[in-house]
Amino acid sequence: MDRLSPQEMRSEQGDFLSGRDEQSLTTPWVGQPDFTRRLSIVRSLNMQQQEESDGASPSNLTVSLSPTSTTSHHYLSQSSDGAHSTPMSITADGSSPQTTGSFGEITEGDHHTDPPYSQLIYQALSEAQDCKLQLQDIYAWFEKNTSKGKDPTTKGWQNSIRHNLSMNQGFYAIKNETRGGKRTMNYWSLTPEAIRNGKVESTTRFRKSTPKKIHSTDAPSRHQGGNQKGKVTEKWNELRQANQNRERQARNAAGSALQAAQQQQAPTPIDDRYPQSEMSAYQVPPLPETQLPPYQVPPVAPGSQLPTRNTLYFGMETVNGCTPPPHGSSPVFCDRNQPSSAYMAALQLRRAQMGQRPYVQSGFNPGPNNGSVAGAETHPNIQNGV
DNA sequence: AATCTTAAACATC
DNA sequence: GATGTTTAAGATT
Ligand SMILES: [Mg+2]
Repeated sequence: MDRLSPQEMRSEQGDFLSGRDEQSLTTPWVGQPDFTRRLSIVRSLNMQQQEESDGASPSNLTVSLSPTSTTSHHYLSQSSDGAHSTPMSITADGSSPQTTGSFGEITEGDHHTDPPYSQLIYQALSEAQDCKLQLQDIYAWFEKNTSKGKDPTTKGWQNSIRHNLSMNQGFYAIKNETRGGKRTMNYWSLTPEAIRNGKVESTTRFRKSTPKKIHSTDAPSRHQGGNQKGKVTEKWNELRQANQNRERQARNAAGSALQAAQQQQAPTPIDDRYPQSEMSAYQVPPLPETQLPPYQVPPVAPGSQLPTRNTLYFGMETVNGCTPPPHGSSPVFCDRNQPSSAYMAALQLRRAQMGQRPYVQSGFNPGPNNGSVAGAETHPNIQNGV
């Protein structure tokens, strides 16, 4: 039958390396809004080896931020100034047309003045220790800090939270292995990209711009809720399954160019009369990485203790080198704008050597990604910092 | 046209 | 039943 479960449909690596933002690659430091912040963070870097085996940290480095207010828990208002905005403030820039102007005050009794779910979840996770929360914690945060979570009559907002956690590329679940029959609850955290960018992207950005219509006469109408035993549902699933197989064939063929070149097996073309998967922004996968990393981030010497509050992963995945610290001064970090695939390879290798499971995002979109960024290695773009 | 919300199917535990 | 993934429709701008 060759059925693929949704789990099996997922890509192995996810999109924790994306090829966008190529322009800033040429100027990795200049113009980065968080440039000064990152420098100050590096200065007060308080690194420690992460010993947990639960894969809590995609990077093994943590850094303590300067203390922030401990009490008020409204979502942060945005200052268009930006020069000295709070590091964790939501940068609701033009990327979200639906959140216009300034938010931050909740008018009594209502309404929809809240930022989108994705941004609220981002803030909740940002404020949490180690940038990770369990689902119930996120629920509680919404109940306390948002108007969306104030409605006790429905649980639709919880559904929306789960939806955003699953579908947004900026969030990923730290999967726990079920030990001893008992299941421990998963944590949700921010991807390195979300942390480095200081925001999450749109949850639905990989959707097809135009939903595929059904032109066929024998094709059923929209799959409605309710009875699942009817022939409409059966037919719909049949057609969807067929197209999912087509998509998978296309993806596998594109994923391994060598295989595709050898076995000239023409994949069944996708029939756009029938439903396709919603998230299918598939791109041509980059070439497999062959070069060795020019620099290797050395393992951080253990010793320092974990900060108490507001710990946050520093975006060290963009750091590809470090000089030995000279006496009396800070070490020199070599940074690039994008995390290199070489770094990611080294990271995964180190995690494997330490018995940690690889950092993997759940969800199959947006298609195959070998964890490499085209062009990232051609120009090392190494700059010295601090 | 893109973003966001909401409902719901469906799977797994 | 809670959690997680995914599709889909409707609303907003
Ligand atoms: Mg996710």
